[in-house]
Amino acid sequence: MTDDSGPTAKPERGAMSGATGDRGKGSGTSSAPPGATTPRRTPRHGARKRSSIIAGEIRSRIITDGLDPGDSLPIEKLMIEDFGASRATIREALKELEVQGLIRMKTGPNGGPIVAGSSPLEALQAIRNFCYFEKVTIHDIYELRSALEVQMVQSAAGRIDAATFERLDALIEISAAPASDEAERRRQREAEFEFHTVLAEAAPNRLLTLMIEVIAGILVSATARDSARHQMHGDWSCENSRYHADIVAALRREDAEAAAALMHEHMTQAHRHLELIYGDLTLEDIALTPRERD
Amino acid sequence: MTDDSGPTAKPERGAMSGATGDRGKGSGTSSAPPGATTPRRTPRHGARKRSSIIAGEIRSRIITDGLDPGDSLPIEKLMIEDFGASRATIREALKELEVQGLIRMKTGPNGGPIVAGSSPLEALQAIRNFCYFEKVTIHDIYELRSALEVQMVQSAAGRIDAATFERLDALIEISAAPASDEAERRRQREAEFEFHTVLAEAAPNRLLTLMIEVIAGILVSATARDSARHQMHGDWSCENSRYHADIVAALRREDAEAAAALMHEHMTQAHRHLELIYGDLTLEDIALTPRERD
DNA sequence: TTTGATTTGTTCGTATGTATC
DNA sequence: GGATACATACGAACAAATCAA
Repeated sequence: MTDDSGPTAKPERGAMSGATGDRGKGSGTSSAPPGATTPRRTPRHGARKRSSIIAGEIRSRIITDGLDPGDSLPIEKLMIEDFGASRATIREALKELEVQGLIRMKTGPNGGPIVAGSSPLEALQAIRNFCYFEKVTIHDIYELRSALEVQMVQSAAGRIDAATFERLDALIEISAAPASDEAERRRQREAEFEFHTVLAEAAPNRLLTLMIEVIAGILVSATARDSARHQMHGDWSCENSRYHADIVAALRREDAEAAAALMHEHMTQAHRHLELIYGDLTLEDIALTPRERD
Repeated sequence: MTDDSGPTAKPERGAMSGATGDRGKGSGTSSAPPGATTPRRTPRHGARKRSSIIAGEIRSRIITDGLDPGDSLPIEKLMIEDFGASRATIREALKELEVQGLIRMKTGPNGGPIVAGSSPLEALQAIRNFCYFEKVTIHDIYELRSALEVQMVQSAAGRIDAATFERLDALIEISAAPASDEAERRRQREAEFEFHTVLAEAAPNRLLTLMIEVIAGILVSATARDSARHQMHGDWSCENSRYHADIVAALRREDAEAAAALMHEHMTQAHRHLELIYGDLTLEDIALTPRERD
């Protein structure tokens, strides 16, 4: 798949741009390990961690080479030669980029590090951490969420295709039906959030979509535990689905202002409801669920 | 306050909560001689990477123990025993948490991993990555920025103390004065952005503050290169500082609505101006500056 | 100021599971 | 199924940074 020397001018496997490497290994420390001549690099003092420097270098190369998601990067062995660092150091640099969501590691032949597409997971994690330390409350989240959702619905108006409308209708139907057991009620809550993320996907502003998904992610993990516990959720769920239906109706006739007003009202109601349940509780006890990736 | 049970309920160095550890490896104490059978853990097929699992475990312990920034975590050696993993694996787990900004490593006696306070840098980096891959435009950013800043100024109204007002006045004065050389013009641009971040700091919503700082960070790195190049910036800067002065005046008389309206107008103007310069240019060539940490 | 202890940072070598061919 | 290529994991050791005596 990757081995095409055709018109694609992209630097394939292992090429990348500058092969700096080999940084002044001259001053090798005299103390040689038992393995005889091991030309140990001098991890110069004063600098940042070597792994971070290398990570930054790899990052720069990804950008300057204009690599797209799915493209392969040089395998570990080549990087060891290029940078003149040990395997562990290279692996740490790769780990940094992996945690940042820039690359993914793939085992087996033709494996190695590959450029990962953008994913909101890293931003979600970072903002979750922030919420944990900064004692963010339900009020704070909804203040932000309201602003984002209102802007989003205005931006999405007139840009929603038929398929998306159908998905929205289906989600409304799920959350509108009366829930009998807890599992079903939980599914309803999920559908309510999914309504907002599906709507956000329709907006052309990817940054806005990201923010809304992050906020939704924080809220679901915050309310997941007792999403089905409270009896209030029954009435509330009904109210929610009515708002959702009204918003979709406004969007169908491409009335951005009405949709925005409804969304604002919807957020205000949801804010009031959740504050009734949780009060001024900070999210410090809910953030940072382990959450497996991918 | 999650900690009950007496005065100093915080688990000091190395205590943490559950000492699960010791999975399998019954003969742990008998340090295996170099040539002996290494009781290798089975990295089971379906499972995730061991380092990520351990990282999640450490993360959970930080939360359940209610650790605050500055608190110490067990040193590597203890973790090796607790988790029954090799040093490289432990270090990879620690690296993951470090990249996520949750911990910092400290060398020397009394060193080890310590809980790092919340920092917007990780969120900034994650969102920058996202912008790089998703081809976010100036329009997208300003759509979001406008919503955030308007909400922020409403939230900050009536909560600004005298010292903050003075700082804001000083920043306005800097950007209002006519710029002679490029360096000065660059300083003006910085002051303009700083106006918004200082204002955001006054808002009680930390999450909103974070978002605004992240957006500002993306914009400065996007416009830093040619912030002083364009002649237009002269007039524009003048207009900006007038808006800033008007907003501050509205905030002084605690007129949230007027301040919000002015901010909205300000954002619209800024949006128009930048789009005039950059057009529909995506940010993919500006994001991801290496940026050294701390 | 120097010395020594503690802990992370870096390196080597090696073994094993896993995915592709 | 076997061979190959690759990441994942283990262990031991030295280097550098930091702090305390």
